[in-house]
Amino acid sequence: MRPMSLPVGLPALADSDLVGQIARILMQAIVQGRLPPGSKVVEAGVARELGVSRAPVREAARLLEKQGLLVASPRRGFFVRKLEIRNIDEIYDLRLCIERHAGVLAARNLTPQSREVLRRQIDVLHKTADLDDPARQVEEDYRFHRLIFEIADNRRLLRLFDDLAAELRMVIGLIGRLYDDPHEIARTHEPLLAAIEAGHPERITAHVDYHIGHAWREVGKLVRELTPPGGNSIASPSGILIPTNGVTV
Amino acid sequence: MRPMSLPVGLPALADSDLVGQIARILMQAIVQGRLPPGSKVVEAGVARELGVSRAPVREAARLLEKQGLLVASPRRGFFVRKLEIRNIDEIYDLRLCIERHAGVLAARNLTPQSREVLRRQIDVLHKTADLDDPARQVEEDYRFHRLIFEIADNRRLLRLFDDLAAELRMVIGLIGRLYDDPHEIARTHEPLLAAIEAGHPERITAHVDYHIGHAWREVGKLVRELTPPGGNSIASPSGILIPTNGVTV
DNA sequence: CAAGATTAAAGTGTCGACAATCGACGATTA
DNA sequence: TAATCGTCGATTGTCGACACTTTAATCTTG
Repeated sequence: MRPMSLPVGLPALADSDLVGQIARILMQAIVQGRLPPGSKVVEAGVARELGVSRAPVREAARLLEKQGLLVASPRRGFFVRKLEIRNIDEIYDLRLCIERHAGVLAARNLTPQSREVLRRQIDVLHKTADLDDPARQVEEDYRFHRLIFEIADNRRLLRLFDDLAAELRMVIGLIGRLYDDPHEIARTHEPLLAAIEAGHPERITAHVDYHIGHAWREVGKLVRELTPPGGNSIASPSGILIPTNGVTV
Repeated sequence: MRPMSLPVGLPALADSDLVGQIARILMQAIVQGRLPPGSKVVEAGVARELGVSRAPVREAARLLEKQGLLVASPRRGFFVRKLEIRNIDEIYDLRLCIERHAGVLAARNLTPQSREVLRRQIDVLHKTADLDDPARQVEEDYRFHRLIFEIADNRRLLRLFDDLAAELRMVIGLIGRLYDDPHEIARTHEPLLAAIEAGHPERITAHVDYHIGHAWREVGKLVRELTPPGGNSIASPSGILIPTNGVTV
């Protein structure tokens, strides 16, 4: 028998993907608030609770670290990232930056097909708005924006968006409620799509600025409400390696 | 009197950072071409050769994966990332995107002090140009751009730049020669700084576009020269795996 | 002789264990 | 009393081992 060529509609091999499962479980626990920001994630504890060894737990933690949900402190362990206002601002600032870029690229690559896909996703947004399911609404919102990145056709950029989205999902999850009226959210996507269809870079960036900036302000407001004044975070190390054993600066 | 703990000139505790050391060693091997793109990195082999166990090697590999030098394929191991033209283009495209943004932010935050730091780094670039030390030249070049990101004062953005720089360093290392005249490189930084000092977003982005775009084209040209026509990649970098001909040298 | 089946080797995923290290608590001292 | 130093428990860093999967080599068989 042939090795059976690639199953294209990937059925999610999640059966034997232990670290993936653990990562998902941890992520759930974080966004559901069972692991509050700043709390320590003890490898052995998680391992015992899940009936596995520490190795996969460790790898899962590293995965979540890459996504920004955890921060690692050498010899101290993993901690759930605290959401400072500063982090929120930095994330949204970066998102603004890449979303502008993606918008312009998407406009350049836009085909009738991809245009139709975007339009349909806006319909989905409108439909979802009636469901009173905030999590679903947020998810569909991200899906729209992700489509723009897919059309932009830069995998590196798409990966970055996914990372940012994971962090923002944590933020949203912790806030616990939607940051705006769902119908309003759905509506604000339309001028953005229109700008992309028109293909004028300035209009695109302007609309992205408006759209993302709005979410930024709303989320910032809510986070500021929820954050106790003495909130302090654990610094992310950002230890990046430089080849020629040069100093990191 | 305050306790005054921290000794100011702290000498980097990195002594017992085993995974960091291993990561550096592997990175060296990669950029020096001893581990050619596409080759397999066998955990046990590296571990035996370095006299350590597989665990820290694994972690080091994950670190390098995060930086994009390795790609992981479940149950198959780590491979040195192949540099396709497409990857180069995507990386430079993203770099262009964030470097514009950082430039504008830096201009907004610019102080006489930070301005002076940038100016001094350009001097360093000129001095280094005489040394005939390509690696050093590249390093000082990155340092200049990194300074811009530091001044921009968005840690998330800075981290992203470091990641991209690590990938680009690999590219440069593999190309083996500098992509341009060192003096020319030093000179082209001056109008960029001038634009930042002037603080006009349009001028900044224009100069960034010119500056980065130049490097982009040069690197692209060299990579295209060096790449055999049948170059194929092993996996897309985001954890989603696309099995292809797993050439292991 | 080539294509498929079979077997052997190599290598990753996971495990449990041990030593080194960190943080907290309490004893000691000025 | 307050600060410093040691001690102890908890937790990470690292190790070697084993099972299962993948890859390579060998053997059938038409």
